[in-house]
Amino acid sequence: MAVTIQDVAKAAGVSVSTVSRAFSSPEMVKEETRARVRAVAERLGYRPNPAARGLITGKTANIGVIVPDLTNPFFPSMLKGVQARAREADHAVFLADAQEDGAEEARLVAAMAKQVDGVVMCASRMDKPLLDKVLGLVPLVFINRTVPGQPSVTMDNAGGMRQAVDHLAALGHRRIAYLNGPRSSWTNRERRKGLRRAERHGMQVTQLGPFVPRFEAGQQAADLVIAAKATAVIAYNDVMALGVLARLTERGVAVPAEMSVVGCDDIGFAAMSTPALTTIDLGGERAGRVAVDALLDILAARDGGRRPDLTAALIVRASTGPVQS
Amino acid sequence: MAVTIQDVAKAAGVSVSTVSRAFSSPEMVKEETRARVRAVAERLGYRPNPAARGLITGKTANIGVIVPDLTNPFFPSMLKGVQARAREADHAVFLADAQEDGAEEARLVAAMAKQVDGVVMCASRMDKPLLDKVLGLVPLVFINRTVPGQPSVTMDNAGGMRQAVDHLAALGHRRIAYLNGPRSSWTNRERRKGLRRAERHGMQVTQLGPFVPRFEAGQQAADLVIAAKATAVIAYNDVMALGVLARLTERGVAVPAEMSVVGCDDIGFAAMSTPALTTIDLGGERAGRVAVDALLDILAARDGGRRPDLTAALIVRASTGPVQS
DNA sequence: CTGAAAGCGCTAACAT
DNA sequence: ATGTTAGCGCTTTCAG
Repeated sequence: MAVTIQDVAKAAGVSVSTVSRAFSSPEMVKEETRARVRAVAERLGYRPNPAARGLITGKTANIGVIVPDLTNPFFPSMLKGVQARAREADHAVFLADAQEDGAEEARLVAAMAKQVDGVVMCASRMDKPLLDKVLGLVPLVFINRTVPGQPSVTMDNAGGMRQAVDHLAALGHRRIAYLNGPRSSWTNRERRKGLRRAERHGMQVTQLGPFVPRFEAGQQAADLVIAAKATAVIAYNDVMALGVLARLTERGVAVPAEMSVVGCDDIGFAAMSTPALTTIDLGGERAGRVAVDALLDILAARDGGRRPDLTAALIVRASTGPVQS
Repeated sequence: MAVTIQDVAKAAGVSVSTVSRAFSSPEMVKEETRARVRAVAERLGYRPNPAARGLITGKTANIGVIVPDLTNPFFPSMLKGVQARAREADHAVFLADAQEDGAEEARLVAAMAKQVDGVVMCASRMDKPLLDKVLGLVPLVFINRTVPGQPSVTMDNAGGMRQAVDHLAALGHRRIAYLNGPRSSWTNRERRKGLRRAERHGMQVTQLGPFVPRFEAGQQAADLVIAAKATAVIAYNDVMALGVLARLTERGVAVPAEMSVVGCDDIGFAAMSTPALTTIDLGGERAGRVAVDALLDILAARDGGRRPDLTAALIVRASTGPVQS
C-alpha cells in the first residue's frame, strides 16, 4: 500500500498525532515541527486517506449528484456548477446517471449514502414511496423539484415563461401555442403557470401535447402549430424547439417572418441553430452552485433550508420577430 | 450514525464476523443463519459502509473518471458507457471536470487516488511531467490518448477518416478540405493519418487550421473552404461542422448540392441539423465501457493492457452528396 | 460453521 | 506542544 501517517511520523521522528495535527489543525503544532513534518510528508508523497479520515470524522468531503440523463444537454451546465462549487469547498463529486428512472435514483442514493456527505438530486423522478425510502439516508438537496420538508433550489420557470409571453406580446402576437413536456413534470406545471400571463395580454393560447421532450416531438408539433394558426410557439425545451425549427424549414415556413419560436434552457446548441434560437435561460450552472451551497450549509448545521428562486432570463435571438400583418 | 454491523450482529444474536460473512462470503455460513442475518439486516436497513470495508480490503469499488470539459457534447456518451459498465460491475463512479487543464487533471487524480480503485482519463491533456507525477498513484486507463506503458483504449480515428474519404471519393469529389483541430491533439494527428487515404484516390486535400474546435471556428472556416474551391469538407468535429453548415446556409451555398460536409463524433445534434450531418461515429459509449473493462481486468490482475482499437463507422446523412458536374 | 481478536489509516480525547 | 490510546465499521486470520 501507499505511504501512511505512520511512515511520516517515523521518518519525522514524531508521533502520528503530531502529523495528523500538522495537517488538520496546524495552529496546534509548533511552527518548526510543522514545517519538518510537512517536508517529510511531501518527500514521501504522503496524502491522507480520506476514507480513514471519514470513518472517524463522519464527514467524507464528497458530495453526490444524480441526474436523470447525462446525454440530456440540459444537465451539463448544472453539473458544471455543482462541480465548480464543490471544488471551491474542497469536496469531490460522485456522479451517477439514473437513466430517467426513479427507482434507479433511489438505488443510487442508497449506494452513495455512506460515501458522501450529501447528494444533489437534479430533476428527480422519484415518487412519494421511493422518496420515503431514501429520505433520511443522507442529506438531500433537490434541484427543480420541490419535496415537502426538503431543501430545494428551484429555477424560476414561471417567471421565464412570463418573460417569453411578454416578449411575444410586444411583438404583436395574438395566437400562440405551447408545447407541453411530460405531464408528470414539475417543471412543466410551473411553466404553465407562467403561461397564464397570456390572458393579461388577451392572447389566445393553444396547448399542445404532452410530448416526450425530444427533437422528433418538436418536428411533429410544428405541423400542429401551423394547423392551429398560431404565429408563435413556445416549446417545453430547446431540443423540441430545434425540432420545430427543423420541420418549419422543411416545410418552407420562414422563421421568424411567418412563425416565431421560443425554446427553454439555453442549451449550447440554441445559439448554433439557423436561425439562432430565442430561449429562456433558467440559470442551470447557477442552480448547481446554489444547491451545493445549500448542502454545505446544512452539513455545517447552518440550515440552508429553502433557497430563493433563481432568476430566469430571456435570451432573445433570431427565431422571434414581429408578427406579420 | 447509521446502523452498523454491530447492531445487526446483536439483533441477530451472532458475532460480527458472521454478519460480515453472510454478505461477503455467503458460502461460509450455514443457510439458516445466513437467512436470519440477512432478514435482520434488511429490517434494520443495514448497508455495509464501503469506506470501512475499503480500508481493510484495499478496494473501494469506486472508479474515477476525468473529462476535460463536461459541456463538450462529445463526452456524455462516453460517460454513459463508463457509468453503465461500472454499474454492472457494482462500482460507483467519481466524476470530475478538469476544465481543459492538464495540471487540474493531475490534481484531481491525486485527490481521487485513495478513494477509487482506478481512474479513466478521457482525452487527457496532461503532458509528460504531469504524467510522471500521477503515474503510480492509482491505476489509470486512457481513452483517446496513448501513454507509453499505460493501458489505453483508442478509437479508430484514422479508420474513420479513411471511410469519410472513400465516401467522398465515391461521390466524385476531387478537391476536399480538412479543418484541423488543436495542433497538440493526439486525435487530430491520428485523423490526419487517415486523411492520407486521399492520395490513393488522387484527391487534392487542402489543410486548414489549426482551429479551436468550436462552432465559431466552423463558421470562419466555411469561407476559407469556399475560397479554396473545395467541393467537400471534413471537419475535426461535429460542432465545427455545424458551424460550417450554418455559415454555408447564410451564404446561400446549398448543402450537399454545392458543398458536402462531414463531421466527426456523431454528437446528438448531428442528426438534428438541417441538413442532417454526415459524420464519423467513433463509438464513444463503447470506448467508455471498454475502458472500465480494462480497469477491472487490471485490478483483478488479469492484465487488460492494450485493447484493440474500436471500430469507427461513417454515418451517412444528408450533408454529403455527389459532386456537381 | 462460528466467534474472538487484530488491525486498515486516521482523528480525538486524554495525558504529559 | 506533543505523545498515548481508543476506537470509526469492517474484514480476516486464527481458534474452537
